[in-house]
Amino acid sequence: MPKVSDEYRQARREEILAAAERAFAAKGYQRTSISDVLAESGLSTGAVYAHFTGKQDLFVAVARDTLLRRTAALEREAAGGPPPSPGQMLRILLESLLREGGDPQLLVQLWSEATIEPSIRAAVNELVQVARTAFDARLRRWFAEHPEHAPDGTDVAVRDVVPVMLALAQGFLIQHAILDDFDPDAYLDAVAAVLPG
Amino acid sequence: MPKVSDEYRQARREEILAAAERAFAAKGYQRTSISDVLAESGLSTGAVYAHFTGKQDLFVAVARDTLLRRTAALEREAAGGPPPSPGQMLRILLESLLREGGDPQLLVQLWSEATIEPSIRAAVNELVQVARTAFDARLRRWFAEHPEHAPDGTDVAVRDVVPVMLALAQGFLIQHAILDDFDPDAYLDAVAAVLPG
DNA sequence: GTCTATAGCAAGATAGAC
DNA sequence: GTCTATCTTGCTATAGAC
Repeated sequence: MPKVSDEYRQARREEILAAAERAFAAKGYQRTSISDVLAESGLSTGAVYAHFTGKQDLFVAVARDTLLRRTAALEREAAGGPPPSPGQMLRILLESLLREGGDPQLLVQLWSEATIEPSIRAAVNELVQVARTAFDARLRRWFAEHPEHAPDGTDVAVRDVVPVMLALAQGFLIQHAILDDFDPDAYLDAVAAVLPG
Repeated sequence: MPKVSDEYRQARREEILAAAERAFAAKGYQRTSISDVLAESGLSTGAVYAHFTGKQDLFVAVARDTLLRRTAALEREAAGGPPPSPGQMLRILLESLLREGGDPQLLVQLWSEATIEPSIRAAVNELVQVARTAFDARLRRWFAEHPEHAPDGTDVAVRDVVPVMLALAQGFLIQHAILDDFDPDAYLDAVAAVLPG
């Protein structure tokens, strides 16, 4: 028997998440204090701690939210028409991440936290699984239409190309976040040149 | 006019760095306190602060040390004989990083810090530049011997493949550090299959 | 150069009123 | 559920003796 309506709870929760995302994006997870999130949201400790168990919980929720939204968008975006090639898929994903997704820096910071904190590691593993599944279906269709790129069968081809695509996405985000002379378009072109298709 | 010999200073400096590397590898940079480094080294605050300006300085020094040692090892390892293909170079680099280099987790954490802290970002940019130069010479030789993989000339081929190799190295380290089901050998095989050669 | 002791601060989280 | 006030803890960095 909830004291307030679930709709209200949910709305407040997302209000806090949006503020937290802005705060984390501005200063990075580690150096963002709870106070920063409070200032950004206009709320108080009581309000936040009623919805989240702490700062870490907040971070995982922000990351999950962002990535699930991105994955869903990818699925919509490539719903009709012929399946995109691996290189095209990466371009679609990364360009939409930059355009609408959260700050790429936050993902890099998420991976870093995942190396340390088991609960964040578990969440990242779960999210990677979701992304893989989204890729999988489309890649399978593409390789079926281009068997010349899958000499050992689509199963093997998909299994091999997924980690590489994941790495190329991760590398893009890191280089974009860190390197002074990074050129996104040149990177995507180079990637399209090495990937099949 | 140094009060003590430069040899002594240098030795003590490296002693502290080694302890710091162990401490950072054990708990991660952010949650390692100066006290942890002190405990690991058996020294005191005074000793450490006489050689480093603070925790961040220590971290950059550890990272620089490790990466420069790795790059130098790569140059030695591939000194004689024919230039390795891009896929082989990555395999040599990553296997030696795992075997002798510091914890892969530390590199992921370094990238994360670089997204936030300008001085660390500058250091990472500098280190990437060193790694690029090391790759560059060897790639140039390899493409010269395999012009069929460089239709637009070696300059273009090298410029395109370097960011991709960097990304594949970064992706390897992240996935190795985070994913429960990561398979290093399968990854390296898949990478060799997509890269030229 | 190195030690011990401690200053001084910031942050995450809680308690109790409303 | 939310607010204000505060508790508690842990940390980096410095001061001063040797």
